[in-house]
Amino acid sequence: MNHRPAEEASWSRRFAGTGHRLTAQRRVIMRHLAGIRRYLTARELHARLARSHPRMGLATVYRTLEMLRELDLVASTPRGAGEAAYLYCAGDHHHHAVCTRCGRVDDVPCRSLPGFERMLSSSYQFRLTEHQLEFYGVCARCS
Amino acid sequence: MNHRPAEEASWSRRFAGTGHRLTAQRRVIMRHLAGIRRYLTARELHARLARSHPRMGLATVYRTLEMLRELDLVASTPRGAGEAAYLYCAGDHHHHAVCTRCGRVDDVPCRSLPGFERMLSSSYQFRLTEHQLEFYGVCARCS
DNA sequence: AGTACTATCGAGAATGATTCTCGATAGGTG
DNA sequence: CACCTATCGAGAATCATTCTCGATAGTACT
Ligand SMILES: [Zn+2]
Ligand SMILES: [Zn+2]
Ligand SMILES: [Zn+2]
Ligand SMILES: [Zn+2]
Repeated sequence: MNHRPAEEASWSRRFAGTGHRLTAQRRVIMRHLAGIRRYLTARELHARLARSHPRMGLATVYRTLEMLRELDLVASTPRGAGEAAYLYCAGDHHHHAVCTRCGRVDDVPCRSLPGFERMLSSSYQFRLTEHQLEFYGVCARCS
Repeated sequence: MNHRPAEEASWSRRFAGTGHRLTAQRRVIMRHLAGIRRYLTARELHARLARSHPRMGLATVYRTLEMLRELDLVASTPRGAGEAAYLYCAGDHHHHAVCTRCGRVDDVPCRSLPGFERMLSSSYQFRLTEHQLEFYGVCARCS
């Protein structure tokens, strides 16, 4: 669980601006997420924190994850049968390459989208505002 | 609800091959989906069919949508707070441009992905097997 | 068409994830 | 330290989805 102070300064500053309190629970959750490169469900995260923080409530984990998602500090994706998984995802716009064997996630810069954008604009008169892209495959370590 | 016989022949043939029975309920569900260019949740679909088929059970809608997803006849996407929405999506690999105003969905051919593929392969040693891409914006009619 | 064999259906119960409620707790400010 | 409230924890409530089971209806074969 590598804890990088510089990284932490970045997202902790984010809280100050929003008026939300940076409580002990929220700091613990953010640190754990920021230190792991994989999607975690609320339950998984709660279980991982159970040892070090036995009094952490599951509702708090849900509330915090939802808040972090609104602040664009984490991304969420549906996993299997209707369970959402969350990933620390701050910084500039980018996408994710998810290893289907080990679950590791690599950040991938967003390229080659202008081609789509032109096509959507010219062929469909579609004014693009957002896009969601995720890759699945096998990472270097699992090959 | 434009009903195209040629289109219907395509997916009805799909059932025969799988050993699944093409029942009245499944035909009604497929026809409705194939005739509408927007994502529908199981509940929405069930409500739309309530008038013409009052005895259609919600569980049947869920079961059928799940089956159609496995047969790659529909695509699903999570909508809002953990509710899945389904879209008729047969034919070759492509993506969707969803209008955030009216909900209309346009099919978009998959281009420009080779750039990502090369980058993933060379920079990350990531062996790409799948990808999920969806566009959001405003369609021609809504502009 | 009639019969047998099952897959499928409908209705409601059960499950599981997420959200809500509310009294207790603890940031933050002065 | 005292006050004000946002937040917390625990459990109830909600909501989507799946499961159970007796009834129904495709399908194959007379
Ligand atoms: Zn891997
Ligand atoms: Zn992008
Ligand atoms: Zn539109
Ligand atoms: Zn594609």
